[in-house]
Amino acid sequence: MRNFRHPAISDIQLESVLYALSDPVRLSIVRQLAREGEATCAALDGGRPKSSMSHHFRVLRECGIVKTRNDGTSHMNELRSGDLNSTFPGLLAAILAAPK
Amino acid sequence: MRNFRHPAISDIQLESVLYALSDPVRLSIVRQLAREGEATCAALDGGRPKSSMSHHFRVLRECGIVKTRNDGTSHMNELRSGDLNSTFPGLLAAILAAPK
DNA sequence: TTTATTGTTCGATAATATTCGAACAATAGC
DNA sequence: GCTATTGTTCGAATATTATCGAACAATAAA
Repeated sequence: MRNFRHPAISDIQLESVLYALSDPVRLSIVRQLAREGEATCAALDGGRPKSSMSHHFRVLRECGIVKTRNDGTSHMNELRSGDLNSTFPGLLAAILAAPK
Repeated sequence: MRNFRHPAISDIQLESVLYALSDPVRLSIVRQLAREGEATCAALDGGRPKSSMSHHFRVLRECGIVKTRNDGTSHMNELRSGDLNSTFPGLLAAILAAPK
């Protein structure tokens, strides 16, 4: 429950990012993070089981969309907006601007 | 082999579009269409079986990315760039601009 | 009408993902 | 140390997708 795999900027793949964001649960996590800046896993589950959410956080992490850090017993998540924007300029903004 | 389902602009869903583009084969189809304007299915297969390609064209069609029309025995495909851009401004451009 | 060309549809198989309970791990606080 | 809290990992069931051969459909051309 400590060392997370975060890809380097150069390893972020467009296909993986698009795939991760094609899931409604993950997309809503990303939208909420964009609004709130950062949030714990608990603050981002919608009453869903922890194990399901943990899976979605892993997908978001391992494709380079989210960065997770330890904060006591909880995990704080934030978007890697800068990294994403430097790799795919305008992509995140376009997705976040899309009608919900 | 005649009537294709093309969603109306208002029915184009972000998640479906992202999912469709998260596949390498489909993404490369879209890139080629962006370069060449339009192309038949045959011009877009990379030596892959027709039935596989037909599946991918269907996914691209049914999520609103590609418009297919009959042209003799062949099918001509083109991007619905205008429709996509009016629904998700900047999204297609950002994806096409991404490093390959 | 026969034949060739271009794709679609069907059906089966294999590969991947999603979901979630249960067990486990890490930290905080008493 | 003991307990509560937060999330991860494991494992299994279910669902979804991708792949592709074979059969079919539509048009064109001989």
